[in-house]
Amino acid sequence: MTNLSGRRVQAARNDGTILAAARDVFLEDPKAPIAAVAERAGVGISALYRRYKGKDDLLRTLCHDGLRTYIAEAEGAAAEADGWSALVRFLRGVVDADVHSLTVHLAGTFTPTPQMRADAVRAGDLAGDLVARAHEDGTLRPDVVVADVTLILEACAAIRVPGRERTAELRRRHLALMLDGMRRADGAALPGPPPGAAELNWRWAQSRQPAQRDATE
Amino acid sequence: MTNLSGRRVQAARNDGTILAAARDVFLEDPKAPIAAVAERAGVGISALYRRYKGKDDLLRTLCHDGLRTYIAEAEGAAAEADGWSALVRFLRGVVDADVHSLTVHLAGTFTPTPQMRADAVRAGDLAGDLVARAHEDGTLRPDVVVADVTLILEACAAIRVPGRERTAELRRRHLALMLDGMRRADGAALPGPPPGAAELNWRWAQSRQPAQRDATE
DNA sequence: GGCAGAGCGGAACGGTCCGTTCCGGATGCC
DNA sequence: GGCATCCGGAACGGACCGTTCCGCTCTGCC
Repeated sequence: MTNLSGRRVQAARNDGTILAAARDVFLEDPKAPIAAVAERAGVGISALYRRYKGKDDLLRTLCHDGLRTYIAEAEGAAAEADGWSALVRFLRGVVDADVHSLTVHLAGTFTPTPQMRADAVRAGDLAGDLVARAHEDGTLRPDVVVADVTLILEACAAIRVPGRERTAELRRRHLALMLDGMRRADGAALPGPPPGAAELNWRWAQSRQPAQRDATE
Repeated sequence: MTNLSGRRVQAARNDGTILAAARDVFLEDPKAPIAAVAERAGVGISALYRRYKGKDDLLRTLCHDGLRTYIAEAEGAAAEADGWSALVRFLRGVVDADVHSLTVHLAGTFTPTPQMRADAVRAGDLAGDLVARAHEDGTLRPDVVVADVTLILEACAAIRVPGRERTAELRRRHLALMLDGMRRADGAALPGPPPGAAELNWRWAQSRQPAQRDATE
């Protein structure tokens, strides 16, 4: 088992390299061709097709990884003593991991597995717990709901400038602004009915029929 | 001059219809084919090519219109009595007009005219004035810079759910959260160096060489 | 040393998509 | 009726991309 040597080692290393390259490339352009991934990874296209059945498969794997990171981040944050700190740590973690932009941009480009759906539910539950605790704490303003948090993550993911590290910095900065807005407010309540779960998950509805261009309206 | 009748009237009406359809379609999917615009407008493709030299031309026109709306919004808001109200009205206006998502998503897909560049500068100046006034007021927290405001607009534009009106509602809700975070803060300063102008305008750099896929990193 | 096969690079294929052109027809105007 | 304008939509040509496939290299094994 342990005697992986020569070619085998190289192949094993490629596993990671390819996944990392795919992450980079699709984070940058969700519609990037698969050849771009191979190029970035410094391998041929065959090396890719040896590991994944097709583009769908690669995208799914990538996205599922992201979902797992999200869950891990939520579980880690839950260890925090008070609810507000936990929520803050969770948001910082997810924004830093750049997980949300992956799942959001890739949604709908492949057919999710049952396992993914289950994980998505779990992720939602964990986020719900975090928000609930922050509410009990009394620090989170009462009119903020879980879906608002999802929206915040989505908004942070939209911030992008040249340079990965700089992008991360600016996202943290933006998040800080949001967090200050989320503390118990003295002013007016948030306008409009709060977002619902269905409104945010519509991207996952199904990826079959590409014969519809009417997402909005 | 005034005797536009029959066919002429129809043609004139099509001008507006096509522009509106283009706005709808490209707001929804910046990479939509030109045929989708024609379909949405209920006209043939020729009607489109009669008015615009090509896709570039249409996109440019659309984007320039957006820029002008942005400027108008800023000028309108400047009439407000105090700096904070002006800034708030400006942001609300731009978010409601859904102008930013257009310019942001379309940036780089065509070559801007000198006039557009000039307007862009003017737009930047106006936004700068608004922020400066809000700072003088003392309501806007001191560590917020103009580019932060641009980023906020960008983040709001990223929020999208099925249904145009609902999307607008949720954006207003999100903006309200941001505004609460932007008031003079008692807590810690914003982390990281503030965003600079160059970091936000990189999309406009140039649209020539499509032979580069390295926007990030 | 030689052989089988895993792993791989990259050219080639087939198909889709889309911007643009073009032609025939309809319609108002003189 | 003839001409100019405007239009619908088929057709064209080219770009792009997912996938397959061929031939090469290197390793592990006898």
